[in-house]
Amino acid sequence: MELSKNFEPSFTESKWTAHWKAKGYFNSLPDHRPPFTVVIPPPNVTGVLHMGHTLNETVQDILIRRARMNGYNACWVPGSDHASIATEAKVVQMLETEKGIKKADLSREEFLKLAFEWKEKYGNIIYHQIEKLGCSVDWNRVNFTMDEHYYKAVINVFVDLYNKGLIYRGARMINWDPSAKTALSDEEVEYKEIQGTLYYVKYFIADPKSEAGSIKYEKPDFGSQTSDFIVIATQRPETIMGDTAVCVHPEDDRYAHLKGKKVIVPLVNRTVPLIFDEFVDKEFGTGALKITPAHDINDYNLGLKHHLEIIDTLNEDGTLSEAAQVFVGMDRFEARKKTIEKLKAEGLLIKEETYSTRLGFSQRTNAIAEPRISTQWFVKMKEPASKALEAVLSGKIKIHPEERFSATYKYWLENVKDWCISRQLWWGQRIPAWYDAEGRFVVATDEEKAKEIFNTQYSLRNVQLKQDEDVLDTWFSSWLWPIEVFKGISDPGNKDINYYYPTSVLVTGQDIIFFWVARMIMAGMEYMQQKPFSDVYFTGMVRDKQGRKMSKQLGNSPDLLELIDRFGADAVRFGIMIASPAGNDLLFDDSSCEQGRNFNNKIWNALKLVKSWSERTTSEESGVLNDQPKENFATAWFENRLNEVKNDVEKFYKDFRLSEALKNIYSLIWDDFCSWYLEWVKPGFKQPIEKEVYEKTVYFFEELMQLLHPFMPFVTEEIYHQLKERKDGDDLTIKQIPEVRSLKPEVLQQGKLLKEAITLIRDVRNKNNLKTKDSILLQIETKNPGLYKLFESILSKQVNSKATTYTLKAESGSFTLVGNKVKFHIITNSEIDTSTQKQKLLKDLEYQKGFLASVEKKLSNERFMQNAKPDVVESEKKKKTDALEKIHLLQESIKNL
RNA sequence: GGGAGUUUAGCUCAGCUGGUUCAGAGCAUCUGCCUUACAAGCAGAGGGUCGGCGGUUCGAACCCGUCAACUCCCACCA
Repeated sequence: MELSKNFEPSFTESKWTAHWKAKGYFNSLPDHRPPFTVVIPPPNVTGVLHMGHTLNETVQDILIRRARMNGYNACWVPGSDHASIATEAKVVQMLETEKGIKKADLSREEFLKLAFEWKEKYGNIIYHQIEKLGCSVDWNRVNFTMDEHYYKAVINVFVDLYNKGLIYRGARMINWDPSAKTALSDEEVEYKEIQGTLYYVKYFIADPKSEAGSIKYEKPDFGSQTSDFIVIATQRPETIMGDTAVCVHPEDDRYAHLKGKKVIVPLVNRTVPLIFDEFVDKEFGTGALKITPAHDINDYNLGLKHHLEIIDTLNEDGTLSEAAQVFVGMDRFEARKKTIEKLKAEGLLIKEETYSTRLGFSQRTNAIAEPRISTQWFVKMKEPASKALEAVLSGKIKIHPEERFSATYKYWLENVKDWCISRQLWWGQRIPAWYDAEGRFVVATDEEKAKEIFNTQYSLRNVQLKQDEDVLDTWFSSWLWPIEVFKGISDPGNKDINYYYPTSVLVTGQDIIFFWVARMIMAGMEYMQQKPFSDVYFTGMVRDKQGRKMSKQLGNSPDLLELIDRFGADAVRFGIMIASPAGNDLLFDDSSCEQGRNFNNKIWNALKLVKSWSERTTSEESGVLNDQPKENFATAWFENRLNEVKNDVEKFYKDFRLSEALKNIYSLIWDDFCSWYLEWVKPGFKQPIEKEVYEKTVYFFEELMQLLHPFMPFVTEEIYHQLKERKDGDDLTIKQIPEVRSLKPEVLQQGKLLKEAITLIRDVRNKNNLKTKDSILLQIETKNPGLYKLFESILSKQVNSKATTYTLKAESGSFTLVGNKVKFHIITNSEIDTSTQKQKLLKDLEYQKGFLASVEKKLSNERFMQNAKPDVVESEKKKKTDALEKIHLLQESIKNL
């Protein structure tokens, strides 16, 4: 069959995807081989793959495929995350826009039914994309974090941790969305710079005589005020009614005289203490800060520290509560206006000042987030954190690149706060806590068990119970991912978990090091008494070529399927890998995919060339090529080059330097194989090729494809099959990589010399505008007949010379190129302009002399000789002799010009 | 405010234990080629005080200090 002009990816891709699938190559079951396990960081079930995913999945696929070809039982588990908040928000939005249904009008069950329908409809998009990208995942092992067994596992873990005393229920300040009336996770709050106003308000100092009694707001203390006052600056005057202290810096001289005094909160005339804390910035505002523990996170923390009362003056919907005493029921922003008016009227507002500040907005509703105290569920983190820290610090888990993220990891774990795991949502694992009418609760896996516990604890039979309305944080399910995808929690000690756990490597973005990575390590240590993975490889963030984050809003995130359509999956994989140093952000640009496509095409054309030889191989007996050396230099050289690169690539894999590995393979194929080797062995027009050389060439091609396969699986598999008829089941994707043979450095050395010679000869031809038809006589001068034979056939072809002779003496008028142990003389009919050549050689000579001088300087330096390591001195000595040799050769070349 | 990272050619980045074959690659640019696999190609060329300054060293892109610019993470100053 005639091969197409260029490589056509789309047909090839679907063909091999189907073939690999039919053969079940990527399905894994425990066996005698060592496992190599990767669990995919589960993408959001209703999402689509963006370039960040593309990078992560490609990296994982490369590692998995390489392991599979290296004798491991490779298992890559795919799956998706229910992503409670993100998905629920999407579903809510979809229901409103598409069906006109509001969440508030639905029961929990109705909503969940619709959400699952949505998941069924859109949940497969992401799997389709993973497959299009060529990811060799085991589709028999798909996991979803709300699968039945998974759900059960999450609930079991919750109950278990509760029983161990690691989960508790308590009040904490969280970000509240007054518009959606739900708690927000910190990730859902976006901070924006806005222009705000700072109001300066007078707080009078209370007369000590009247300060008796409590400061409880139920009994406002209208104690007399002194004429002395303190001015505070606030941007939220409407929270004044919730003030329970005023705070200044302990070393602030301006307020030192007020130690032990109390102040009177305006509008409500409550007497509150003046406290001292280093938290306050003396320079900001007036250096005096009003403390509203119910409505500001810092104030809350200060409140805890100084045992202040908490007065919540806001309702769920952002209106003022009864506790505010004034403006009750009024919206918070309306109340702010009124407060300012009233303060003005009472002469308490001293000045207003505009300034810029950062405010938190709800991602979902764009409402200004309200810090609010509410009752939530928490996991105690101190103990799990120390185990997780130890796993990394002791080196049981290695983080790549290097230990760069160890510092942040360490810092976070050492300063870890308890983990708020409850969310006021429906989409997710519902918290298994059961309440009776009196608000007493127990934690149990199901209602039956909860009743039993009520029975034994409170001697209550058949008590009416109500389950907690909240669901668990998404991360509370995904932290079990490496365990529960093998059912390690729902079915402990099963064959899979024993075989596959701990997994080999986790590939993920550095942005979720705390949310996910650290917590998986905690869960692993807690439930498997073992790390969940041996290596963590952090990929950087994918940005556009202007360095901007890729986002939907900017529209600068390319559509993966469209990219694949345009360039082919291999090219996209190439494009994203070629410019992605581990851990650093990468600026993604289509042009690198283009480079990948060109690479595909280059390989394809090399195939066309090699295949065109298949019909004209000559056996040795035919005698046509009998005068050629038995040991073909080109094949010997390439074999060595191949093995050299294979060694390098192996090292790069070990260090997770995948883009380096790819670059080396790219250059090996493009430069060494196509530009040099194939040209060397290429037979003349319509000439036959020695059978042995042809077979070696096919073999090299195969090995190259094997080396490249993990990066570009489709084109390589296709070439592998195009090169030769293969038996059923002989597929590249499962072919084992052979051992690297030992290297012969002298062959590589000679190849280098040969390349140098060819380059210079080409140079001469170009500079002299010698056309192909111009004849060039090449003489090779060497005392080594073997060396002559090695070079003769290749060089004669390269320079297209009429004749070559084996001579020991240069003819006059020739251009001479001097190599190590060999000289090349070029003779043409026409005059050769050697000036540029001479310049080049002179420049080289100068360089070599300078180099020699520096080496000699080093060698004559006593301190260098004393301090430098012996092998460094040795190498310097060798450099000296080499340089001397080179200078000698150069001088000889120049002399002849 | 705390922490981390980055700074090398026009652009994106390599450069692993300091040692002039280490100042590199790819892309882009320019020049010449439709040479019998490939113009998505081939053969060449130009382009950099390795962010600034100071130090250590026989020797610094590499180590130390300092300054500057940019990026990210954490905290979220009323």
